[in-house]
Amino acid sequence: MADRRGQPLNRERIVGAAIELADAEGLDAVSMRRVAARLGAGAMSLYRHVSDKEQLVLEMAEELTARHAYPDDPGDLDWRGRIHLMARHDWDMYTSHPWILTVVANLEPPVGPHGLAAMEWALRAVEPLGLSLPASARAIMTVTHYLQGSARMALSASGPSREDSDPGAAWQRRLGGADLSRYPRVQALVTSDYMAERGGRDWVTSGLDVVLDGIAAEADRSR
Amino acid sequence: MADRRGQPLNRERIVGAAIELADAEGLDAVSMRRVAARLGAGAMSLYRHVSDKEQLVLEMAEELTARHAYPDDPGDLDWRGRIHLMARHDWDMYTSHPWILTVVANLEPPVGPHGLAAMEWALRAVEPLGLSLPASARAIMTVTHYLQGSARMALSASGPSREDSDPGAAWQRRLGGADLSRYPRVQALVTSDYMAERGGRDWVTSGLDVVLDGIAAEADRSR
DNA sequence: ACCCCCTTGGGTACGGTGTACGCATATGGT
DNA sequence: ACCATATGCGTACACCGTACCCAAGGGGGT
Repeated sequence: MADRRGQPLNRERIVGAAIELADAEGLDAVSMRRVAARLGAGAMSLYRHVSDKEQLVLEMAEELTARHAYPDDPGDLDWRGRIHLMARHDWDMYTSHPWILTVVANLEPPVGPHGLAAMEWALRAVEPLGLSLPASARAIMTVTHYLQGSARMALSASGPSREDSDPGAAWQRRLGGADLSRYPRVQALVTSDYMAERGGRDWVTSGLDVVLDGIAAEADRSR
Repeated sequence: MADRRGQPLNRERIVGAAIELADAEGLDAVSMRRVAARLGAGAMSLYRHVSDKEQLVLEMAEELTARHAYPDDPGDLDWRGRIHLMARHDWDMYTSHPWILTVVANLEPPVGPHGLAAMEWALRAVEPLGLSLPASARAIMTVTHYLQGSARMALSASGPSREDSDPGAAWQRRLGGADLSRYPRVQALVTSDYMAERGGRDWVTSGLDVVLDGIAAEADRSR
């Protein structure tokens, strides 16, 4: 087995290496061989500690939600403040590890022990609203989906710009050569400052408040 | 080239075959070879009409949004009615072609000529609210993300049940052997009827109205 | 001391993937 | 008749997940 860089293989080291790889080169770069290589090990050795590649990805998500767990004691924040706190934590996770958005999109619903803990934390946060448990869960998932969608938009906005050749080329490829003038509202939109600010935190935060206003109204109604 | 089943190869036939394949066996089953085989052609022949696999997937999404386009004349519906109409169209698309959810999750923002047309339609629908164009766009994306997230939850709820051996095995694998009793609210949630009705149309529709109430309040405020 | 088993590491190989390259054939224009 | 162009596709390469089998070492029992 020779020297084998560093400690012996174990689950945590494997998951950590996979996360580093995904952070550096994206989720597609995470292959068993490349993760193993990063540990100075052979590809098949990983299977002693992880049953599947799918399971490895699951553990990556778990580890990330653990690292970005919400504080045990949120202090004297009201429900809205706590949801904003949650949003800030999630947003930080999405922007520092964008690949997690791809993972959760194909997972859904949230999972793993730490995923459960996060759900419990959120249910606790909205408890003062007096909503039923199913309604509370729906409200939280609505917020989560809003955040994930916004993060995807914000990140894909800055994403194609990494391509050197022509930043507008990928755009045109996606548009399929459509005639923008046939859609005046969309045209006005892309020429407005919407594109610039749609990824900003203020823009996302105020949009979150729109969603929360709807939830607050639902709570008032049911009370 | 021999007989070559049916007409000569062209983009529409390729995209159509790819959609059929994805409907029948999921997005992962869509490979250049299998799509070509379905047309009685060789794998490399597809590249005469499609530049990439990525482009093929883009065209699949485009074709689907074209098939599920919103009606040109929505009649005398008010803005809320029109958004509900949009929601019904989208929901039908998600449930009849679940793979599209995976595609749009990695695309974002919506694209292609028909994607633009859909956006224009929605911007027109919310125009009576008097919101600014960026605010309107944000509202529409919020609704879209709510619907996509709900569809993902609804479909993944019925998804793992297809596995024969043990329907709860995949669940346990995802939970990672967590102790549910440590999370009383989550535990109460999964034992409630939330799991049963969370995929139902009424549940999703009333959740949509919660979001729309928030948007309506925003419009009232800015007026 | 010896043997045996069991855990961990990993090399080889199989069937799959996207696609670069080059050749064969059919078609249309002159 | 001849050539240009468009279309179909066979081969090959690099990479993927992973089934299978063997090598090396660490305890425990005798």
